[in-house]
Amino acid sequence: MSACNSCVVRTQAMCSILSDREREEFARLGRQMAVPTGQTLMWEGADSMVVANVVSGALKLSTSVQDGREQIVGVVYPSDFIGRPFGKTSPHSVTALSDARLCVFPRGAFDMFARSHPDLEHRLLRRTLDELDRARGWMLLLGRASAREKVATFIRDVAGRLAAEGDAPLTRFDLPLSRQQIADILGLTIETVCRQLTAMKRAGVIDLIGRRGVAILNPDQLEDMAHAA
Amino acid sequence: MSACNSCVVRTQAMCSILSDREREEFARLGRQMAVPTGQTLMWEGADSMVVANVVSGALKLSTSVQDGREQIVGVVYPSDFIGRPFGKTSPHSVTALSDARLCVFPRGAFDMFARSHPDLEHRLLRRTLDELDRARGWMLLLGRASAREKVATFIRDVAGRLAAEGDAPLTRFDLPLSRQQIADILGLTIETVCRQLTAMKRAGVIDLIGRRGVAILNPDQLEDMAHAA
DNA sequence: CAACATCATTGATCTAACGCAACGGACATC
DNA sequence: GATGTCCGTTGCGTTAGATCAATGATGTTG
Repeated sequence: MSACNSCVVRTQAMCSILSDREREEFARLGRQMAVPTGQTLMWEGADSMVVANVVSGALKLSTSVQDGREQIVGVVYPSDFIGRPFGKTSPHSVTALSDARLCVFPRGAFDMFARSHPDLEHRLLRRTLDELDRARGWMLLLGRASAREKVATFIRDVAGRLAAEGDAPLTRFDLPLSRQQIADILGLTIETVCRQLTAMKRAGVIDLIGRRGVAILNPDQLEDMAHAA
Repeated sequence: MSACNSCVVRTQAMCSILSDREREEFARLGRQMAVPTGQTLMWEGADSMVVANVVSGALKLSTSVQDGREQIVGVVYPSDFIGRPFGKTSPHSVTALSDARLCVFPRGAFDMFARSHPDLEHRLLRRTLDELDRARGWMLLLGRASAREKVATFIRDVAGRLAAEGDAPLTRFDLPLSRQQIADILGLTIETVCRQLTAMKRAGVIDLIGRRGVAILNPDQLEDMAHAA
């Protein structure tokens, strides 16, 4: 396997302060890895051997209960990190939602490199703080929102996230997730997700095109639905 | 107001690597502040002017929807930080659950000090990563657990958290929260929390002593309840 | 200690979401 | 283009938890 150059490109935002020499050193630590859709590369509770940087694709972080109920606790996109720096065990499973490419670092080496590069750690800290805010916002949704609010919020958020950085939310796009996965994110059943989506379609707020396609017909009404039942 | 010495004691774990001179400098940045039970010192969406370190007491982090529904997204204890370093606005409200003492830093000064002390930032990063893991564990509870599981898990966790570091969970203790606050943490109504508690009492798993007191009579059964309906 | 306020408990009803089952369309394989 | 599989959709009965309302404790104030 070759040193992880595309990761360094991806991670550029992370280490733009590093010197060329250091960046090269960082790149040599990592190894490219392809992860096909559906493959799980970390299990909850397992020792976390690696830290990885997402180069392309999307992956879900999830935890589950014995009987199969699953909750997706996060979704990571290119340039995000997965794994648990400085930690013993990884508290959730990581599974590819689409074919993904990663840049994988042995955890020990990554930890040491980070420790000796304060700027890298600073950027990691900022990202982690952002991620924590996002997780807590999500908790409001899980704990207190109706099914309608959950689904509306989800559609709105995806529209925003799929748009180019700083752009207006998309009005027509493909959902990156299956109905079941949406249900696992929102803490609902697949049937409830379906019913809410078709109800929103009947109300003229959105249109559903095929399995994955969504068009937002009335953004204001969608916004309303995201806030009140 | 005097420089924040007790904060430096509290924060010792955070900056044990700092020199005496630096520690003194850090202490001078902060100011002691008493926060009585129920007082809110940050509102969601408001500009985050300060970062603070909890010296004593407990505070809740919460977000809410227009109509009054509230979700507690975190509880902070002594030595934890509140506020949003490096951020513009604070995404949730912070309210004292009990009389609390804080050490408050102007955000700008704190950010600068942190930036120039990598060890401090490293420790902040580790804490934030821990907090993120905790938040995500909580999400599983909110999204996929039954009322019974939620309440049982809550009791078990409090018993663990109130025990001295590294000690066995307590079997008899006072809940630090009212029924309503427990409901806001678990995404339930106050009535449901009550009913689950009395059901657990009738089942001989716990005993309820007065408003706040709890005795765990059968830890194994409690553990079972925390996992399956 | 009486009066009040607050918090906790319990009962009775209602409803949003669940669970099950049937059906239908999309896509892959031969 | 027939066959099978997977995924999404819809209908219908059930249920966990919400909601409404009344009653009981506990603690506080004058």
